Amino acid sequence: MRTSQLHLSTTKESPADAEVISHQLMLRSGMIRRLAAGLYTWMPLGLRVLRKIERIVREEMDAAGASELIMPAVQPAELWQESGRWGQFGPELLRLKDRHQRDYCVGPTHEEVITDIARRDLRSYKQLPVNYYQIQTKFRDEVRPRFGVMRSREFIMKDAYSFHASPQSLQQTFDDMYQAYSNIFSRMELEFRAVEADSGAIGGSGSMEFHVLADSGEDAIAYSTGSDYAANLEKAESICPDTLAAPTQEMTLVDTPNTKTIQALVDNFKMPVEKTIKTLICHASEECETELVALLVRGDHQLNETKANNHPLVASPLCFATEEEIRAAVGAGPGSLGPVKLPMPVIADHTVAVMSDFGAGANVEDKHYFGINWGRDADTPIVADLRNIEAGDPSPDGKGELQILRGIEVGHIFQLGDKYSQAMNATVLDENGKDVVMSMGCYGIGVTRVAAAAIEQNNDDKGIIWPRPIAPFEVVLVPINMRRSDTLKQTVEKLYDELKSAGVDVLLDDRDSRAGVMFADMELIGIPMRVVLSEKGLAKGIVEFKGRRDDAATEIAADAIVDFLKTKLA
RNA sequence: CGGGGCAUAGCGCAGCCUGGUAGCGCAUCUGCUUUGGGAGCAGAGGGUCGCAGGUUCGAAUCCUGCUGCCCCGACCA
Repeated sequence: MRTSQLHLSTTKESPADAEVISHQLMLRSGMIRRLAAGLYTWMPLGLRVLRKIERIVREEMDAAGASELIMPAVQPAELWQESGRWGQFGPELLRLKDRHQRDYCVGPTHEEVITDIARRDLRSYKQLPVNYYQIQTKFRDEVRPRFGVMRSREFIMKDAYSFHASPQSLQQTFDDMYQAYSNIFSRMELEFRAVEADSGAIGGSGSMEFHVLADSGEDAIAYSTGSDYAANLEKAESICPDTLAAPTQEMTLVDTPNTKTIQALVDNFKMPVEKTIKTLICHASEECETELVALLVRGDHQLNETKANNHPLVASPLCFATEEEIRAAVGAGPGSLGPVKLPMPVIADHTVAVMSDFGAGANVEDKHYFGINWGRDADTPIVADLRNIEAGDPSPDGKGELQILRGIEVGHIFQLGDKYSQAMNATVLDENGKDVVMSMGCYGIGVTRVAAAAIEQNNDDKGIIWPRPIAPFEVVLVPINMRRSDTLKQTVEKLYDELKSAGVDVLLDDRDSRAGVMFADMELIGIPMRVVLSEKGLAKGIVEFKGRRDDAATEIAADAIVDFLKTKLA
């Protein structure tokens, strides 16, 4: 490809509304153009990256025994009503009517369609397991699309769905997909981690997310320094090595005016923060006898909302009580709350459950109790894991301690079990001739998001630094003042042809631009390798090679450059 | 959905407070010079100032409504 054919259009300044670096660089390099909120055109340069990502995904999925198909983007409402998700999905599902006023949606995911395929096509356990995948456009009407293609409304996803006659078979395919995903992101030369994820309301026995590591990532992930344990912060289990100590203090009621926060309690009363408790009131689930329920975490800890949400006594989705609701139930407002004589169930983080001689609100305005002890002063609480882990906490597997990294979720593999196959009656005959509901797994990769994540992880002040396997081009030829030298022009054209026939993905910058312009553009769009040719250099029999991350160029004999590049690219 | 902000040339911005010829930089086009890190000079094209009302002799500017977009939060198989 030549730059003259590519319609390269780069800018020095980035649009004001681009916040994150990948979004800025994709716009500046002309990879994408915005059409409306969360809707982007992939320009020729950007599309080349997508195609390379898709190719790697395809090769590894095929190698793992999955087979490709493609399903409609628009789906009939009936299937979603059958699975129950037409009612559940909410405004994120883009719904539309056809000319006959029949309901449809634009697919945000394809469990319903694939389950329909499976129940029609699969008859016998002998046909299982089977794993279908597609690489296709999805639409989710996000509340707040942002960060360019990192979180757009329309995006390209590789989604795979497997069907099984037994849990063992599902586990096997799940493990195969884990390996395939590891291969995919390794081949893309991305620094990534597979982490345990919250499986949420769907249940299921396994859920792993694949994160590309980047400081700008939206997710926090915890990993152990002493083992291969890694989990999304939402899921990462905190353990409590301490045991409950005997009381040493009497409980006293203390006047605490203007002390509504943990920080004020620490500052005004010299109370160690480890002896304080945060009392959070939220709505209770139907299982609970009261309307509200209290969640307790230590003063210096953060409530983990996913863990709280998953607790059986807590309403899902998690909803904090308003100040009015709290005053009506307790008689005091936030800032004066505590577990002593609290008229609702108390769920304490296990760190809280082993605290002694601690301070908390007295459920009376402007008063706290100091020296509280469980059992004696307050009812022994329900104990649960409620808090976010912190760097330095022990790993839940007992090996090493936890550290926290930021990540961008680019893949998710999931054991669905029979949620959809049950609802949609997708069965096969087993070896006894009886109908059995198939088990399902699903496996997604955000193809467009991978491109953005790769940039978040690999960039510098000059622009993008593509990992070679997903770069729009592997090598760029930059001839300097080609118009002024026929020798140079002939040499460059010959080299360009040779590289093309050697299978090198090469770009020839044939614009009649100044050297600085070409250098700056090629660095911005992130081509991993650059070969500069000049009349002066050719007179000495050399060309210059520079890797995108190299500080300086190296001189290479002109007649050796093809072999040199072939070795580099091998 | 709650809070905040923005909307002027393809991009980045000024002008608005205090109403009176719509401007700057980048990009684009032409010519000359230049030519190894985003060239210089000279010239040119490009705008219903987001939309709709209102006030006024006169509105980019003041007022009202709408729309779009961005940020923070909530939300996110």
